[in-house]
Amino acid sequence: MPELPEVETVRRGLAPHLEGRRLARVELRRGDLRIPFPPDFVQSLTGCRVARLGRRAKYLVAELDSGRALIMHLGMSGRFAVHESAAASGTGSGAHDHVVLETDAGARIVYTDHRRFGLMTLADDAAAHPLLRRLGLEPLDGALDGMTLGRMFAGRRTSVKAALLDQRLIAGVGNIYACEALYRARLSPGRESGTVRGERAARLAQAVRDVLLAAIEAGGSTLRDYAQPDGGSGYFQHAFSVYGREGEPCGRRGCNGKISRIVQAGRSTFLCTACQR
DNA sequence: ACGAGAACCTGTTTGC
DNA sequence: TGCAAACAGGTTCTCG
Repeated sequence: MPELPEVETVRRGLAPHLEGRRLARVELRRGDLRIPFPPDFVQSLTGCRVARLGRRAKYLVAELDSGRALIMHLGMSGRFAVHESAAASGTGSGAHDHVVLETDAGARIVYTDHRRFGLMTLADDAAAHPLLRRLGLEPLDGALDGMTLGRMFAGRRTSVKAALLDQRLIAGVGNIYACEALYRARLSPGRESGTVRGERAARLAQAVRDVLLAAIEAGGSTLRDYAQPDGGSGYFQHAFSVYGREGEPCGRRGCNGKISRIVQAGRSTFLCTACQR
């Protein structure tokens, strides 16, 4: 669920409660996320000060004063909730609460993930960790332009939708924003990615950046599980052009098409077949 | 080498 | 009404 804009929104919500704070208490309520927690998880984390909360693609990375880093991924259904007063939140813990972090300022940060596709682990060098090492270009750091995208996609036979979802190329785009970016760029999701170069590549690079920035601006998209750490909703879902809008008319000026849904690589793709080529 | 599909897990919605 | 199937924002492994 959480794609780059949602993870960035979570990062912004958590940062004021974590950066500069010490983790006074760390509780593992259950140990079965996608990959096992390291055996020293609680011990290594307890007492550490969080120097900075960063993000790499869809991963959150908390840099610790111990020199290590806490790597977190929300999977499909992971979410954080912040309770400003640890005492006030009391016992009300749910069946899918996995981790509780209490800071020296008294904030209680609870990680909940009912599908358990998320993960948390520790690394001595986050960038070199196997989970992050092979990630591709960070789409909003200024390096994503048409030339770069064209070079990455060159020679690939797979669909441009699949290429956008390939985290080794551009990191952070998921199913929703891939659909939305392709619509904005007027490119058919099924088009062979190797044919996206020149003007088409420029449009797609721009569309990816635009849609991610707009979504961050809106606090992400709230569909099912996702919520901001303060419990609020994102509202970019109201700005979707195609995602989840099967059967509705295409909103592009001068286009009389209708939004359809197809399945690519087992995932839903929404598009207007009339104006996406 | 590369791409499609299944698997991982639970909850909710849809359809018969 | 009830039950089963389909579907959900991600990643990784297997198989062809």
